[in-house]
Amino acid sequence: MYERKVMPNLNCGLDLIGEVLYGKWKIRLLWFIDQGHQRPSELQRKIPDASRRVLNMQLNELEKHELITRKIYPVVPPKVEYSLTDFGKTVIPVIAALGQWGDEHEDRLRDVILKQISISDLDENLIR
Amino acid sequence: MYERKVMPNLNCGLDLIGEVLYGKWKIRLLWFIDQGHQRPSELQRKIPDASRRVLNMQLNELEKHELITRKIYPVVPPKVEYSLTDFGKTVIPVIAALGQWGDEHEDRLRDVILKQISISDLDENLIR
DNA sequence: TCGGATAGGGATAAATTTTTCCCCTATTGC
DNA sequence: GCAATAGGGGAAAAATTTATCCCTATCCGA
Repeated sequence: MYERKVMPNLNCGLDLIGEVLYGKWKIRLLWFIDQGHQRPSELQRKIPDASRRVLNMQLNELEKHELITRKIYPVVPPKVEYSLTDFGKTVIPVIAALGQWGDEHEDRLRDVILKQISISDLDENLIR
Repeated sequence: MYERKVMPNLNCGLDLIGEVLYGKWKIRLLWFIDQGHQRPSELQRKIPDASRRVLNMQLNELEKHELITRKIYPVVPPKVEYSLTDFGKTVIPVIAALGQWGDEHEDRLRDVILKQISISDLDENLIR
């Protein structure tokens, strides 16, 4: 595993929530688990752009941070189900607020994001 | 400048807000600007752990994404002031929600984060 | 006149995160 | 035996983000 070389800041609430939610797919994982998509394979189908590997790694971290728990059923083929802990559930409204802001400003956001990408970088692989 | 090699997802609100808020210091920059710390040097003092360079880069991106504006005063030594746009102001409540959750669960968060760091990585430079 | 404050950018290095590739477990069905 | 299913992890490569270092310019104060 990769070893951190610098200690993170843990001063304020923003630092702290950053440590547990910062990760490309973590918020979506929590969201989908809350929506009832609890099995790894289901989550992978829901988030097809993430590699299987990262999803596992980020699920592990979420579990270590006590936002989710993993339940393993001793059956074959193996079955695993993730659930939010009570602690994890408390963060869902915050995620909902993020998503809602994004939805409310969807058009404008898409616009400024695409504009910024195409200005700085004219790679034809990206545009279209 | 670095050129993106993969196109970001812009499907849902969470993707969109992620594109503009994802960046180690962006949220704090918005927060402090909202608090009235508008000059670059002030922001750098407020966020001493970030290098000057990244702060500038992230401020540029926030500006391109129309969350902040930059006003340059033609004086010497140079004076610059950032302000939130009306659009930028709409995201402050969301950031407040993040910070509030972090504050409410401060002790527990610090605990699980430190636990996770010291388990995976026993580098003496980090512990203490 | 040198040092510091103010603002910011280029080049390059280092750190960190995510992806890719490949391998392993065990059972069921063909 | 072989493929498919379901869940995971190691190693190395690629992508991305942050940090370091150095330079530009002006004016003020010691």
